Parts: sequence; structure tokens; C-alpha cells
Amino acid sequence: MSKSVATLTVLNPGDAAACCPPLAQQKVDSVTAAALAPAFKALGDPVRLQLMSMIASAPDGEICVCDLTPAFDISGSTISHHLKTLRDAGLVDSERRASWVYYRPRPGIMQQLATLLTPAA
Amino acid sequence: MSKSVATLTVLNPGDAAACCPPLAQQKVDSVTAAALAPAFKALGDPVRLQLMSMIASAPDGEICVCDLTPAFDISGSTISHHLKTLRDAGLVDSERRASWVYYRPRPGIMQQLATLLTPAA
DNA sequence: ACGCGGCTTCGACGTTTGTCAAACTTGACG
DNA sequence: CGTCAAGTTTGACAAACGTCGAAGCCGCGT
Repeated sequence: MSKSVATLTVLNPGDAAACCPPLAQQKVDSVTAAALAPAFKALGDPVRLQLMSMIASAPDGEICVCDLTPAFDISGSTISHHLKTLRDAGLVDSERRASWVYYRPRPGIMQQLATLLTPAA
Repeated sequence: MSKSVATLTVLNPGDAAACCPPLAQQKVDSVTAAALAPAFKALGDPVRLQLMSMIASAPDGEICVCDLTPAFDISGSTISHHLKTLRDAGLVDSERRASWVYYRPRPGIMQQLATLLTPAA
């Protein structure tokens, strides 16, 4: 009911559809644009870009919110809000363990976006 | 007054600095995040994502606004506004020729973003 | 010189966003 | 239980955004 090929999986929670025609190769149709734009939008804030980077580069493949928060000068609730935005965009997953919540990058999606931005040929 | 190396040129009009450490390889510092986030933000709207695609995939390396506008259901002034956003983000260049204005992708920047999103190793 | 068509700029509008403080939820530890 | 610490949710608010129509600017044809 939803195709997944190797390292290239779906984007949004729910269905497949939106896959990865290199932006510069042919016009992105409006459906794909609507599906992919939110991911770029989520990365379009400096704090979230850093958060995403910290999560994606976490040595253990995941990182505790308690390790993210002190890296910024903004309130914990704002960090939490940004994390929710990343989650809603399908970029990360979260899991609660004991008192702490861990965030982990969602595989595939970054690859999808990278491919989209890749030069035509 | 601004370095340009092969296919990897600068991002913002004005200076270099922001280059391309694969997001998942090490934490993106706040300066880089602040420099790159606007580009993602610019791509974070469905209309602009399509516009960018149409510009980047233009057969002649450029495309007339008059060919962009009719592809959408929104007013010409809004299209123009979105194009300005893409221009301000350093993603495209524009040039007026006779009565028409042509947009062309700015080389390098897309590559930069793609590299940033590339998996760690 | 004039008008016209293509595009941008300006004002205005409702909506969304980023931020905070305060209230709430969840699990751990006495 | 009672409390405490870690995160999330809620409510509020100013700033930024997406959109439009109207006005402006710039080349071209007549």
C-alpha cells in the first residue's frame, strides 16, 4: 500500500507518493511541491537547522532533549515547539524513555531532499 | 572581494563564509545556520519550490517571467513577490531584456544545500 | 509623444510564526 | 502519597508572511 525502495522511503506519515525527481530535471508538480515544501520550511529556521544537525549527527543515532536545550539561548518550551515542527515535517522521530525524550533522524527523508536539490545531470 | 571556488560559490550577496559541512557529520554552527536557513525557508513554500524547479530546469538555462506566471493560479504581483524572495535568498538571478525579465538559477548554491543534506558517510 | 504590455512596488488584509511564561503531564524517587 | 525534574501544551503577542488590487516604472511600437 506504499512503496519503499531501498534508502528512499516515504515522506509524510500516511502515504508514499512524494518522491524525488531532481528539481532541476523537470518541473516539480504541485502535489509534490505541496508534499515537500513543509520539510524545507522546517529547515528554514536557524534554530531548527541546528537542532536537525545535532540530531542527525548524534553519535548514538539519537539525542536527549536535555542535551539539545542547553545548546541554545532560548527557553525550553520554544525548543520543544521547534522539535514538534521537525516532527510534524517528518524529519525526526521521538521516543520517551524514563524521564527523558530522545530524538532520532528519520532515515530517507534527508536523502530525498538532497536528491531533489541535486544538479540535473 | 569574494572568493568563488569551482562549482561552490558563496551564498549571500556580500560575503563568503557559509560553506557546506554535511549536516549529519557535525553540528552546524549558529553562523552557518543563520546563513543557510534563509535558502531553505525560501524553498519552504510550494509555489516557490515550483518556481525554483521551473527556473532550474529551464532548457535554455533561463526562463521568462511571462512563462512562469501562467503556470499558477495566483496574481502576477504575488509571483513577482515570490521571485524576489528567491532572489533575496541567493537562489536565482534576474535580468531584464527588452520588455521581459528572465530568471536563471544561481549555480553552486543548490549544490551547497544538497551537500548539507547529504548523509554523513 | 503617446499609449501599451510586462513586471515590480506599495498598502492593506488576514494568517502564520517564533517567542515567552505559566500551567500541565509523566515518570522517578523518597 | 508527595514532590521533583524533564518535556509538552496553552495562551498571549509582536513580527513576518502570502495574497490581492492599485499604482508605478520601463521598453517598445506606432
